Amino acid sequence: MKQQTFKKEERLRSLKVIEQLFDRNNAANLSVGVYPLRFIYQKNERSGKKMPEILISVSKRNLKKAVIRNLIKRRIRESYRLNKGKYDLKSLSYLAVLFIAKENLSFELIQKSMDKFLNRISKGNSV
RNA sequence: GAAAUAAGUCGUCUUAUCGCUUCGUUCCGGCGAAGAGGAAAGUCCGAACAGCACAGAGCAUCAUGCUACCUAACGGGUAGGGGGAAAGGUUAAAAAACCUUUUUCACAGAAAGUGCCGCAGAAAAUUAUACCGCCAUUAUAUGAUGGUAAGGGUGAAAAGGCGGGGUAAGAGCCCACCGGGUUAAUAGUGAUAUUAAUGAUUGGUAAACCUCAUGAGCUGAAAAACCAAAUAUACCUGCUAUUAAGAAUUGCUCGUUCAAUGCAGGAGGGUAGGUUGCUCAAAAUAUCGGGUAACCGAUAUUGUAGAUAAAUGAUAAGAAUUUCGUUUAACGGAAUACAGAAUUCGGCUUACAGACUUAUUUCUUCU
RNA sequence: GCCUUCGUAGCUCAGUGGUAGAGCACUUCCUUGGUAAGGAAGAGGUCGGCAGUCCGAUUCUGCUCGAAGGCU
Repeated sequence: MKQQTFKKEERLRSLKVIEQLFDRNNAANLSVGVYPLRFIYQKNERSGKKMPEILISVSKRNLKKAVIRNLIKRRIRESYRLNKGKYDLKSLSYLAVLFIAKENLSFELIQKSMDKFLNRISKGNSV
């Protein structure tokens, strides 16, 4: 329960890293789709930082209204904040979370998807 | 009491747990305070503010367009004038006229000039070129020549309308009334209205070009300033100390300025973080006063988001409103609109579940 | 945040005030033993939507919906 914070240090803000993360030719980028979310991440060793940096994106193409986009971004962030404390995320350095669905979805669905992904990552790390 | 229309106001609330942003405080563990809208939207107008330019002048371009007022300003608003439409009333045989109410109008100029007006029609615009018709003459029984725009027909629109005189038949050819034009007087700040005189009286279109009047320098906070880091007045090519050519002068021209630490191009390198701008402002609320109103003035109180890939959220419980079912006052289910600040204001436009207030009209019930 | 352009037949596009067109595709017929090509005929449009100007709007004006692109 100590790790339920989400401050500025955990947000991905560097343009260079973002460009690197969305480069399709880069072999270090791994991608997993768990509806309604898609995760793009890197497993590099990180030095000095305690937690991974995360980026959340909701496309304007799929969801026209700003109110709904904001709501979904907040729900994704909330689901990450509540679930990250359960698992060991030492291997994860950068993570981009994309919203794929074309309609508004409830918090429950997003949370399930996030939980599944984090579970898989932490297991991969232990093996 | 219900419905419709118009105008205006509001537009879910409370508690708990875990979080986010800013500010304050701190014994650095924390603690406290504040935290989306009426449209924050569209980006359609107008400003503030900032940078660049600025001796100045002209042209072009764009916008606005009845009058007065409000306003920092406006293409916004208020009031008035005029035109159109609808309803009712009065006069009247009818056409129509007048009055009242409601509603609506991007409402300067077509007598400065140019263009356009398909099809139909004789003719679509410098006193018109005659299809049918009417009249005259002539030959003859239907043609020819001439006159005629009153009637028919065509069309969205036919050279003011209507009645009388007049005439071979007709025509503002002449006259009365009406409409419109011009001039004058009176009323009004003005748009305009009323009255009088005057002359036969020139289709529509300017959301076609255009004319007139008024206004606008250009670019927008990703503007701009400072700090840190990095550094380059590196290098190459061209242009020039005189004329020419060139460059700048932010649409063009004149004019003005420029001589190397300059201008233009090439190739290449670095940074891409922070602070200010940034939220106290043409501020909001209340009361009183002025004004038909938009709005203005005085007094008091309040101190009201400031993020930067971008905070204002998630979960649980309860309440409120609407609706559906069971069934008659409780239970259960569902729903609670439009929509998210990005420098800040004033408007306009568009979206909006539901609730409330006021006014008008209609219907019903009671007195 | 700011700016620009485009919505016309199933698809790609013309048309810029006066009866909405072309190519490909589609349907029917001819041709062939059969198919393709070729020939003949035909169907298919609220000109994105709502208002206004005009006698008349795809065209002009305003609002609105959607799509694409640019500035950085």
